[in-house]
Amino acid sequence: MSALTPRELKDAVYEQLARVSKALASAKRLELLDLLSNGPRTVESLAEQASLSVANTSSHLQVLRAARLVEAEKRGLFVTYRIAEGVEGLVLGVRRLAEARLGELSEITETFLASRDALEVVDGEALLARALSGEVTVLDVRAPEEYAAGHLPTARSIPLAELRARLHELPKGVEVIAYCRGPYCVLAIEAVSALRAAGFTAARLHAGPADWRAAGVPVVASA
Amino acid sequence: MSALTPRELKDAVYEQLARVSKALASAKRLELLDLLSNGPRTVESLAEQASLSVANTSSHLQVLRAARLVEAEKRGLFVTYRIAEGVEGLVLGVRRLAEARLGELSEITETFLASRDALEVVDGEALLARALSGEVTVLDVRAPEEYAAGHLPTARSIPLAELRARLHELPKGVEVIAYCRGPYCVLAIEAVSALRAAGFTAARLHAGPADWRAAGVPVVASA
DNA sequence: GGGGTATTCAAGAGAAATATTGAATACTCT
DNA sequence: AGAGTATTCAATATTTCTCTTGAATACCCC
Repeated sequence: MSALTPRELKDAVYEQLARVSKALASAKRLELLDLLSNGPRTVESLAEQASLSVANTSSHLQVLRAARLVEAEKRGLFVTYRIAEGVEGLVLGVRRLAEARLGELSEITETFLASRDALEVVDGEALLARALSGEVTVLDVRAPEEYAAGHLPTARSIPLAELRARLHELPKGVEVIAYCRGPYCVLAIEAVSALRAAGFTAARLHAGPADWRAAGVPVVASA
Repeated sequence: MSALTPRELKDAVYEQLARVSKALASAKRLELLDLLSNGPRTVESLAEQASLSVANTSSHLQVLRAARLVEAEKRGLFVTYRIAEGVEGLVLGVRRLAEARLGELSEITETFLASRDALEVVDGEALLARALSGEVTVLDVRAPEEYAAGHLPTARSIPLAELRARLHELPKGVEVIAYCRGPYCVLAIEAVSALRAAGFTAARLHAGPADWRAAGVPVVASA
């Protein structure tokens, strides 16, 4: 607590700033944060979705927690983690910068998409208006808890696994826009394939919850 | 280029995103980026200001360049580095999140400031209007090149080292608001001390160029 | 072309991060 | 209280960063 020199101040300050950026400096942790922006989750479910061992997931979550990027709450036998306020926006910033400046990223996604059907990508601006007027059906194919944690206003929830069995719930002849967790989530891609195979006109909405909130789209919580 | 599984896609994508966040994951590199948001600089001048060896600075800059966060241009004998578009905003996001969520940060700066005179901190909103009306003098105490690379509209440039000798240039009886590179730069703090010792009413503007631009304040380039 | 200088490269030592395994903890439910 | 389970901790091997030192490269200027 004695007087700091300017150099010591800067070192100390930037060391603190680096706590945040170091916590983000891992592909796995970025993926975990993306999952968490779809709602709170337990360790085990995060581990499964991110293809990590539970112990490894737990230790990544400890790193995030030490940097205050996530919050943990133990309820009963389970610990649920949630993303801390403002973190979603920063992760989104990383994604946008990477998309803007790293050509490799679009190469990768294009390679992936090229091996599937080309998918029309819809932008969020116009979508809501069309959805409200009934011109399109907006379909959320994520897990029900994720839908409950926040979804687009007019969306209906049919998890991808149930889609084939529940196609009859969708109005025929109306275009379907499917979305899931964001641009790197493949659920909606598969949903579109299934829908087209069943004779629907279908397209995928690129954006996920982090994008909606950043864009100021009203996100509805709970069923 | 053969078909990727969804898992491989995600791994590849998040690995790319992590290129960006890994490049930010170092106290020294964050400091370099902050310096670069005050204008392009050569390796040697960055090394000096960040208290690093030239070779070490160079290799940090290579890391930043590999992630496309800075751009290098060789002109004559010198290589000048400049911050890439959109990067400033991301660094600012890291800073804001750290300030909001890491109590240690404000402890450190308060400890530092407590050992100096308490300084009134001015917020940028009201400042411009007051400056334009001549009610206050806005003083940029950074290096002349930094001033030239972008400064507040009504500011005049007097580098800190010359301040004592050039006090007579400032209108007497008018409050002075001094700024430098941002909240963790100490130049303005010392300028305020010197100004007060000379009988001026003086205060420090916390914000630096990254903040102005994020706030949409018009930043003037060149003299 | 040769001297001088800014920057980068290469090699190596030390420190830190990552993932794995197996054990320990903390809680619920009967 | 005891069985069962979700999570964390501890120890370890592997890899990846960081900084230093000394040499190599690229360019200007005379």
